[in-house]
Amino acid sequence: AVMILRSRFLDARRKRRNFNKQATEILNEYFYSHLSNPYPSEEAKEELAKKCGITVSQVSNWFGNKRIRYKKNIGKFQEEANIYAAKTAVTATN
Amino acid sequence: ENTNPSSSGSAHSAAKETAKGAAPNAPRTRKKRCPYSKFQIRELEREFFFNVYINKEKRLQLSRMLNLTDRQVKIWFQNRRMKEKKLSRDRLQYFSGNPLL
DNA sequence: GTCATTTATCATGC
DNA sequence: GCATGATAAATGAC
Repeated sequence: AVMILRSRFLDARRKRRNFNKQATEILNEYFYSHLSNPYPSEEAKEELAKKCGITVSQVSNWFGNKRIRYKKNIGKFQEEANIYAAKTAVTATN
Repeated sequence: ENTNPSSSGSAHSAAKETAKGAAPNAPRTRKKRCPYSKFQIRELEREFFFNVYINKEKRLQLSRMLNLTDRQVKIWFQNRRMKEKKLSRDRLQYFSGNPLL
C-alpha cells in the first residue's frame, strides 16, 4: 500500500494544475511592483506562498518562469504590466 | 532514442570551444541544454544509488562510457543531490499533511 | 561542496 | 494551438 501511494506521489509530481485567479493576481502584483528587481527574498517567498495557498517551491517556479518569459517578450506582457502598474500606483499614492 | 550531439569520437574536445590558445574574443556562449538519453540516465542513476558522491576515477570512467564530459557528470550528480533533497522535502510535506498514512 | 538561477524542454490545461 | 507549471542541463555566487 505504501508503495502504491509512493509511486502515485512520484508520478503526480509533474501533474500540472493552474493556480487560481487570486493567487495569480498576488504574484503578478508583486512582480510588476518590483519589476526593477523581481527577486523576492526567502521571507517574501514564504509570505507569498502563504497568501497564495501554494508552496515556496511553486513561488520560485512562478518567478523563474515569469522573469524569463517576460524578458523574452516584453511586448506581450505590456498590457498586463500597465494594468498592475496602475493598480499599485493607486495603493502607493493613497 | 537519443542521438547525442557530442556522440562521435571523443566528447571531450567538442564542447570545450573557447578554452585556451587561439580565439582572442570569448563570446562565452552558454552551452545549449541537451537532455540526456535513457541509457545515460539509467547509468547515472545506477551509480548514484551506490554513491551519492562520486569520486574522480569513477567519474572519468562513467564520462567515457556515456560520452559525456567530466564536468557534465559532476554537475549531474550535484543536480541529482539537489533533486533528492527536494523530493525529501516534498515527501515530508505530503505525508505530514495526510494523517491517513 | 551547496544552492539560487537561467534556459530549454517536457507535460498538461483549455 | 499556445499558455502555464514543473523538471532537466548548465552557470555562477559563495
